[in-house]
Parts: sequence; structure tokens; C-alpha cells
Amino acid sequence: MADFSLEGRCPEPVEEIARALRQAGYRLTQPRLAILQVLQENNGYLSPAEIHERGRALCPSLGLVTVYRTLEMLDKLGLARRVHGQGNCHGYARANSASGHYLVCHQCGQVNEFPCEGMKEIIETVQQQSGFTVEEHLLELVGLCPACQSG
Amino acid sequence: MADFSLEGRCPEPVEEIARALRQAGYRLTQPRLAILQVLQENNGYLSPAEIHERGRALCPSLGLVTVYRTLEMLDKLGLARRVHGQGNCHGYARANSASGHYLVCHQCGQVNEFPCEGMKEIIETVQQQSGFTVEEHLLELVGLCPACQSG
DNA sequence: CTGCGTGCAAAAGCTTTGCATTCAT
DNA sequence: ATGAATGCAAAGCTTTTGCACGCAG
Repeated sequence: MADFSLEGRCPEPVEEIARALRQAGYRLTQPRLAILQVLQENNGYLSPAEIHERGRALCPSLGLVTVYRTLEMLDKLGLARRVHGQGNCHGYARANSASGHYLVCHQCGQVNEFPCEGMKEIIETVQQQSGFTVEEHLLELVGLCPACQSG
Repeated sequence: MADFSLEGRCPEPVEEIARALRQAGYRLTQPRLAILQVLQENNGYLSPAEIHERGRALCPSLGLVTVYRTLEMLDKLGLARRVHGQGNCHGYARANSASGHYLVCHQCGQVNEFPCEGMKEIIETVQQQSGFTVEEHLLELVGLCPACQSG
């Protein structure tokens, strides 16, 4: 099940992320922990509403507004990443790395990041041919994960 | 100004697209022509609201609802493409090719498509390593176009 | 203690739906 | 003539804002 992309990066414990949060000057609260936990446990692409719903199991008072605010913050810190679906664009997944490369299963919603060496070269070429200065990139591959192919 | 990506593909006249529309069984109406014209003239990334506003110059009665419906249709037919911005996700640009590769200027909003040979190889590698079956891909490079770098 | 972070309520946007009318064919 | 397409109005969502209270540090 796409193990390659999980090697070493996946089980990054919530505590570690929490530490990163603190170092960035943010407080560590129950709602935030709940949201981090949800993102951590779901290898997926979740809408704010879904995160809210699941987060309530861990922190019953969790409000949807807080989910929005926290996701925005996590996105800024690079701890979660906005993922663009084909239809709706408003899902989030945890960021395992800063790669910006996603492999999305359109059946089960699973999102993995993957390393991609070829990218630098492509960007270099495009910059030279177009005169653009490329600052960010987003690469999403959408398809079926191994489990959903057989299921 | 990123000419490379425009070679041969850009001036695809509205009439040609219109023909494609007809062949797909759709009627050719003023509102649709106006929207096609707007997409054609703007090398860019436009929100439905912007398209509506500009389209009114060409077809004063144009309603926002029609813009939504038409964009959805054009997207399905591959004649326009949804472009994902960093903040908002709901821009559209005309589709010059079926490449799925965009070069976006975050200053002026200009969107170009570009050819990208390296992609097939990347997808091949990822499929083999992950077991995913990749059906679609989306590559966006975001940066500054030549004009905006000097401006 | 302090004030950052929260939840609630409400406002503000954006997108979709229903329906009578218009217009391309 | 005929029904696909449109525009309007309104409903339905999603996201943001304002504010008093609570909790982490």
C-alpha cells in the first residue's frame, strides 16, 4: 500500500509536531492536538468539515471555526498541506515532507507524498525556456492505490 | 513573455472551439461565445466572478449562473481548465492543450501551459515504486513572469 | 496573571437549484 | 415549433468576522 512514501516519515509523532508548534510561538491546546491527531491518523485528504467531525471524538467541544483557523496556521507552518481535488479544492492532508508532491487515490482519498528527483530538472528547463522565475510547484498524481485496484 | 508556451497553440480562434462545442451536441449561444471570448483574450487565471464581469461587456445580459454552468461544461469538454491558486482554488483558464501543466504568474495571474517530457518518466517510476495506477496528473509551477520580474 | 486561543452567533461569500422565458436549431 | 439554455430569485453551503470567556504558559 504505497509503503515507499511512508518510510521513515510517517510515524512522526504528534509530540514532535507539537514541539514545532511551540517553537513557532503557538500555544499547545486540546483543540490543536485533536486536529493534529486526526491528520496524523488519516492518511488522507480531509475537508475542514470532516476534520471537525472526527476531531470532536477527541475534543468534544471542538468548533469548526477553530478547525479553519488551525488548518490555516498549520499550512503556514508547513505542518499540513492544502490538497486540490478535482471537484472540490478544499481538502487538507498532513505534510510529511516539504516536497509538494502528492499521490492521491481518488477512490479512498488516501494521500501520500513522494520524492521526486526529476522535478528540479524540469523546473530548470522551464525557467530557461520561459524566462519565468519559479518559486513554488505543485505536483499531484491522481489514480488508484493498490488496495482500491483490487477491491 | 513566455512566448515558448504560446507557439502555435495560443491563437486558436474562438470559432474553432465553437465548432468543437457544436460537435459535442451543445448549442452555440451568445453567453457561451462571450465566455469563450473572455477566456481566449485573457491569458490568465480568472475567477467565475471575473469572467462574469468581463463577459458582460460582450453580452450584457450574461448571468453569473450561466458562467458557472458554462465553465463546468467547458471543463468537461477539456476546453477550459480549472486552475488551483495557492489561496483560492477557483480560477479557470482556457486549455491550450491537454497537458495539464501550468506555469502561473502570481503577480499578474497569467497562466501558460507548457510541454513537459520528463513527466511520463516520473509517473512511470512512481507507479512502479508505489503500486498506484496513475490516471491523471496536475503540475503547476508558480512564480513570476518576465514582465513582472522587471516591473 | 495575561493575553492567546476558543466557541458561539452572525455575517459574508460562493455555488447550486427551481422555474418561467428566450432563443438556437 | 421545440426543447436546450438562460436569467432571476432563492436556497444551500462554506468560510470569515466579532466578541466575551477560558485556559496555557
